[in-house]
Amino acid sequence: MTIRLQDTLSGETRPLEPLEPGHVRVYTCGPTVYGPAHIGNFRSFLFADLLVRYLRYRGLRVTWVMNLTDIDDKIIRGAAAEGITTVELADRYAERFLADAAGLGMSRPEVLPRATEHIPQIADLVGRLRDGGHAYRTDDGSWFFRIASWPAYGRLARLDPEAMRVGERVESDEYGKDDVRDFALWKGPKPGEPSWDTPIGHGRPGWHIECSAMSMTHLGPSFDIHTGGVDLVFPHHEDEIAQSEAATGQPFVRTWMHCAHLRLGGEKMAKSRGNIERVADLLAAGVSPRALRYALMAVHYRAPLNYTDESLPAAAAAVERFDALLAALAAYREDRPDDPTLPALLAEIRAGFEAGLDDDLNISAAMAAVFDGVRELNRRLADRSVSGADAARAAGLLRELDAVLGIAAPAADEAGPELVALLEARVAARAARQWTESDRLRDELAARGIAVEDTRDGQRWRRVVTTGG
RNA sequence: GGCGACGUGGCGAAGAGGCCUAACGCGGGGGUCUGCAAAACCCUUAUUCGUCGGUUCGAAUCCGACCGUCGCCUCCA
Repeated sequence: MTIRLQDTLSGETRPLEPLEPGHVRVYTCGPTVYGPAHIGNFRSFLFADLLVRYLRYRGLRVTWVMNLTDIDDKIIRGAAAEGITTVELADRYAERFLADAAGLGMSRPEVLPRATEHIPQIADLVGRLRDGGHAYRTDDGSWFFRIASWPAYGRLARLDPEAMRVGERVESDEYGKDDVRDFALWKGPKPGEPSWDTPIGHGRPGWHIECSAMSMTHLGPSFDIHTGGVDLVFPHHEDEIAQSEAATGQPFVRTWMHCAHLRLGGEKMAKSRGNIERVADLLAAGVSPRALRYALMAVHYRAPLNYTDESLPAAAAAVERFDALLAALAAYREDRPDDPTLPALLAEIRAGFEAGLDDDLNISAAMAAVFDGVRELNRRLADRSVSGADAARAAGLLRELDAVLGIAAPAADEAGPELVALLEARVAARAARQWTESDRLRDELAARGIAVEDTRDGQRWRRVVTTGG
C-alpha cells in the first residue's frame, strides 16, 4: 500500500511520491499572531500534525515548516490599540500559540519561520517578479502582482478571473492598482507603521508573499505538500501559486491539502462571528487535552466538523476506552504459553489502521480498526487466553499506533506520594475486607481524578479523562 | 448571482455498484462478572441510507430533478 492524498489543485487523489525519495517536505500555513488562536484554527494544525506523524510512522523523513506571520494589518492595529510595538504583540501571541500547540500534543515543526525574519527573501522575490514583468509599483511605494500576466490565475480556487471583475470591491487604500484583482506584494511605508528598507524600497510585506518566501527559503522552489484551512484556498494560496511560480518558473507545490472548517452552532467557527472556543480556556476549565485533541481530529479533515456539547464527552469516553485497555494490558499477569493467534490479530489491527490512513488520512476507518482491536484484546484479556508477554506485545503495538494519534495516557505515569499512600491504604483495607473504608478511599481518589478498579490482576488505577463539566 | 462541498440510526461517523438485512465511537435498554462498584464482555437499539424519478439482474453507492445545510467568491485555519 502507498499513501494516497487528495490534491486541491488537480482534484485528484494520487500516491505520494516525494520529490526526494524518502523525504517529504511539508509547509503548513501557520497563524497570524495577532491574538489567541481558537480551536477551529487548531483543527487544521492538528490535521497537519496527524499527516506529519503518519508520514513518519510510515518511515518517511519529514521536514515540516510552519510559519508564524508576525506582521500584518491586524498586528499593527492591535499593537497600536495597546500602545505596544508590533514585535511585543506578535511575540506574546506566538508564545501563546506554541503553548496551546504543545498543550494539544502537537509535534513541533522543524522550522517555525517568522515573516519579519525573511524580509530580504521577500524583497528578492518581489524583485524577481518585477524583472519578469509580473509586478508593478504604485505611487505610494507599494508593489502589486499583475494578475493579467498570469493566465493560470484562478485554477486552484476554480474561479474565473474574468468573472471576478464583476463583484469587485475596491479597497479604499489600494486605489493605485492597475486592476482591482491585483493583489499587494509589498505595502509602501506609512507613518506609524513598521517598515523595512530594501532594494525594492521602504515598506512592509503584503499578506501572501511571506508564505512564498518562507516556504521556498526552507523547502526549495518546489516541495511536496502545502496545508491550510479551506478558507485559505482563495485568495491566499491562489496568490501564493501565482507569485511563486511566476518568480521561479517552477511548479510550486505538488499536493495542496485543505482542512474543512470546524463549526459551532452549524456555522464556521470564526472570531468575527464570535462563536469560538479557545484551547487555553478549555484546558483551564479542566478539559483533558487528549479529549480535545481527539475531538478535533477524529473526523476526516475534508469533512466539516460540528463542535457541540457532546463532542468532548464522547471524545473523552473514546480516549478512556483506549486508556483502560492500556492499563489492563500493563497490569495483566498470566503465566501461560503465548497465544499463537495473537500475531495475526496484531497484524490485522495494524493493517486496518494503515489502510485507513493511507487512503487520504481516513481517520474514521483507521479508528474503526483500532477499536475493533480494542474489543478483541479486551476479550482475550477477559478470557485470560494470552500470556503476559502477549499483553506486552499488544501494548507495544497500541503505543506505536498512538505515536500517530497522540491520545493515550503517558506510559509511565507516576502517582506521586500522596496518591500512592491512598492507593496502598485502599489495597490494605480491601485485604482486611473493610469495605466502608475502601469505598471511602475510592471516593477520595475519584475526587482527585483517579479511577480505581479491582481486578484479578489486583487494584488498577488510571487518570480520568475530564471534560471540564 | 458564480463556484464548490455535503445530507447514512438518539448523536458523531465509515462505506462510493453485489461481501451492507450498513463498520467504528458516544449514548440508551437488558445481562454476565464484582463485597459494592468500575472496567470489560455478551445481547439489544437503521429491513434502511434527504425526497421523487431513472439506469442496472442488482444502488446508500451511478444519472436527473427537487428540497435542505454549509463554505468560498472580502480578513479568515
